[in-house]
Amino acid sequence: MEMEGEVGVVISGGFNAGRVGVKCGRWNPTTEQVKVLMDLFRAGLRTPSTEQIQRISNHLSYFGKVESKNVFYWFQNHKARERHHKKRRRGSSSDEEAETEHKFVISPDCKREAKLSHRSVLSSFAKEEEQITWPERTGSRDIETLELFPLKAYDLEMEKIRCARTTTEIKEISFFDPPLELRLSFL
Amino acid sequence: MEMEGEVGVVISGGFNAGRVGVKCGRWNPTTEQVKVLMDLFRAGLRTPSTEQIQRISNHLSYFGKVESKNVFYWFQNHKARERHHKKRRRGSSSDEEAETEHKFVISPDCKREAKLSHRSVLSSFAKEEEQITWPERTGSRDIETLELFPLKAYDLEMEKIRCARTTTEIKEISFFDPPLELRLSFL
DNA sequence: GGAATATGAATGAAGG
DNA sequence: CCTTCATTCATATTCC
Repeated sequence: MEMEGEVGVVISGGFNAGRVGVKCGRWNPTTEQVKVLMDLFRAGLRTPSTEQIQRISNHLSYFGKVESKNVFYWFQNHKARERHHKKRRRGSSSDEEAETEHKFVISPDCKREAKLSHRSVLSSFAKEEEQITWPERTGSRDIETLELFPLKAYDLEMEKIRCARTTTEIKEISFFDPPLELRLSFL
Repeated sequence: MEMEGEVGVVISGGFNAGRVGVKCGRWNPTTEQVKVLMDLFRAGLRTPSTEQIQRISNHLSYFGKVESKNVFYWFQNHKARERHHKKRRRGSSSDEEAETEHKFVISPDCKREAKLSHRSVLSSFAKEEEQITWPERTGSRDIETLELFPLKAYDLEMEKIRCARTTTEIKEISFFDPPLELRLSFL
C-alpha cells in the first residue's frame, strides 16, 4: 500500500477550473514519512526554513519518493487545517496542540497574530467600474477608517489611479473596441 | 485505485464556464485572462507600472471581472513563484543524516551552525515543469528590455529594490506613445 | 460503488 | 521583493 509512485498522467478535465495544473499523481506520503512529519509538527515546527525543508525532504526520501515542495505543502496544510479545526472547539483558550514546543528548539516561531488588515497599499486599487465588495475575512474587527491619509508614495500613486478612473474615464486607455481578437498593443 | 482518468468535469466552453468559485471571494482569472497575462509575462513584463496595470486590467475586463489589484498581485506572485524554480534536486543517497537519524533531523541541540531567521521558507521547492500548456512559444520572445519607464513613485520604490540586486536596467522605450507592441500571435 | 471526508497542490491576497 | 495566510480545487481514502 505504500508503493504509490506515479499513478499515471491523469489530466483532469478541469482546464479552467481555477488552479488547474495537477497533471501528475500527487505525492502520497508513507506512514513513516507521515510519522516523521507529525513528530516535527508536534515538536513545534510550523514553518520550516529552506534548509530545514531540505533536510526533512532528504530524510523523508529514505522512505520513499518525496520532494521539497511536498514537505512545504504538508506543513502549510497541516498548520492551516489544525488551526481551522481548532475553531470548532469551545472556549478553553489553553488548548494548545504543540504543547511540547520547547521540547526541541527547532525554530522560535514567533506567533504574531497581529492581523492588522492594513490595506493601505492596495486600498486605492479597487473601484474599477462597479461596486466591489471587499471579501472581508473578519468583517468586524477590520476598520478601514483607520487610514485617513496615504502615507507612502505608493499610495499616492494608487490614489492617482483611482482619481483618474473615477473622474474621467476617457483616458487614452483604449482606442479600439475590445474585440475577441487579442491585440496586445494596449500597453 | 481504478482511476477513471476523467473526472467528468468538462468545462470547456468559453470563459469561466464551470467555474465553481461563484462565491466571488477572490478573483479567479478566466482562461483568456490568464493567457494574456502569461503572454505578457513571457514577453518579459515583470513589474508593470501603474499605467500598465491599468491598461492590462482594462483589457482583461473584457473577458471578465477583474480589478487592477488582481493584475498587480498576479505579476507579483507569478514572478516570485517563477523565481522559485530552484532545483531542489538533492542526492539523498549520500546522506548520512538519513541513515543515522530517523526521528529528528532538524537539529536537536547542537547541529545549528547557522541560524537563518526563518525567512526563506518557500524557496526550495519547485515545480516539475512550469510549462503548462502554452503551445505558442512564438520563438521565445523574451524581451527583458520590456521594462517600462520608471517615472512614478511606485516605480521608483521598486527601482530601489531592483537597484540593489541587479544593475540599473533602466531604459525608456518611448516617452511619447506607448508603442510596445507585443505581437503575440496567439490569436 | 458512490457519497463523504481527508489531504496534496495551487494560487490569490496580504503583510512586512 | 519576500514570506505567509487563506481559499479553493483535485484526488486519494474511507465509509456506508
